Amino acid sequence: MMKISQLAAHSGLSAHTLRFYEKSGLIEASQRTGSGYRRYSEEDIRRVEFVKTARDAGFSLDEIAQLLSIRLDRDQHTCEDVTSITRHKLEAVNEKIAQLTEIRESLELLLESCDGGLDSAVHCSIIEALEAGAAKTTHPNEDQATKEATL
Amino acid sequence: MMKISQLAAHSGLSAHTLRFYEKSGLIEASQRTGSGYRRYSEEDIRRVEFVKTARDAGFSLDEIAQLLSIRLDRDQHTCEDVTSITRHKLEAVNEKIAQLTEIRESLELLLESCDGGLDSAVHCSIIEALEAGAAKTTHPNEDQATKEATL
DNA sequence: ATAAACCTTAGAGTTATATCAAAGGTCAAG
DNA sequence: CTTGACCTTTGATATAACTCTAAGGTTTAT
Ligand SMILES: [Zn+2]
Ligand SMILES: [Zn+2]
Ligand SMILES: [Zn+2]
Ligand SMILES: [Zn+2]
Repeated sequence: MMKISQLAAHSGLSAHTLRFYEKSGLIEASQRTGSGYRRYSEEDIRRVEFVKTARDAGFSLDEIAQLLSIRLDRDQHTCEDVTSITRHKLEAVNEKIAQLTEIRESLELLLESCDGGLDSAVHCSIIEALEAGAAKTTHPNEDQATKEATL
Repeated sequence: MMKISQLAAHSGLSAHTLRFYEKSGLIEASQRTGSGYRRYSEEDIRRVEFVKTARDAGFSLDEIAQLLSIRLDRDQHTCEDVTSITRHKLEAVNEKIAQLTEIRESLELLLESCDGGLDSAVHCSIIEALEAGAAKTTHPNEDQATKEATL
């Protein structure tokens, strides 16, 4: 039976976070000492580890709650239930990556246009591009650049 | 001289958001009518467009504030000031993408292990992997899998 | 003149995931 | 017994970028 700070050290989650997860309904300490200290059983610890692993895998606390309810009652759920959560998460992650990749393109494009030198920014092409509303466009003349590169 | 709702329609930012940006110090309406309505000048509008473009390019409001102060006082700043902000942003975006890519790997790995069928989740390999603390590892035996694939 | 549409402000609420503070009770070592 | 480490709870704070509400004043069109 671990105390909260032992479980914190063991699990890599802070005692604060463990209490927060408890308040969120994800975990619990199945026993308390007479004075109210949390005591975590082996099963409690396994559950905390499950939560930690799922969090590291990228699931939100909400999604972890769903996974936990499946875990607690496996024969009332199907593998489809599990993959559904996982697939939706994967889709969301892919969408986020796609957005960030567009942003990366914008930023690279801006950086390509400015030498970053120590002269005054009076004619800085990045500032100018942002004024021209041109940051979101795809690489200008990427075809032409390719042509030029192959010349 | 535009009113706020006209500028909202023109800029693609809501009137709420325009007021919020004003409170945040990013923009302003250089005039008000006698009754207090905001009136945006051409210069005000250009500034709003700058903010919108920078936001679309992925800059945070804090970063936009920095860019705006450079824009307002260009000859006191260098291109290096501008690229510094942009490079740091790009680094942060790349880091975020890397994190999400790891998460994507985890999720794909989990999905590869489970058929997602309609049978009971009693032996679901995703749940088992999360219990085994195995979600963060790289593809198991990716080398071996490659070997097998080439067999 | 009246109704619809538009504007104002201050301030609260949202989302997700913690993280900390205050005020106090408990436990182990010396 | 005292000191210091550890534990408890409730509730506040933080982040980013909005989003909305309440309560009321203004403009415009018919
Ligand atoms: Zn490029
Ligand atoms: Zn420049
Ligand atoms: Zn894979
Ligand atoms: Zn399964």
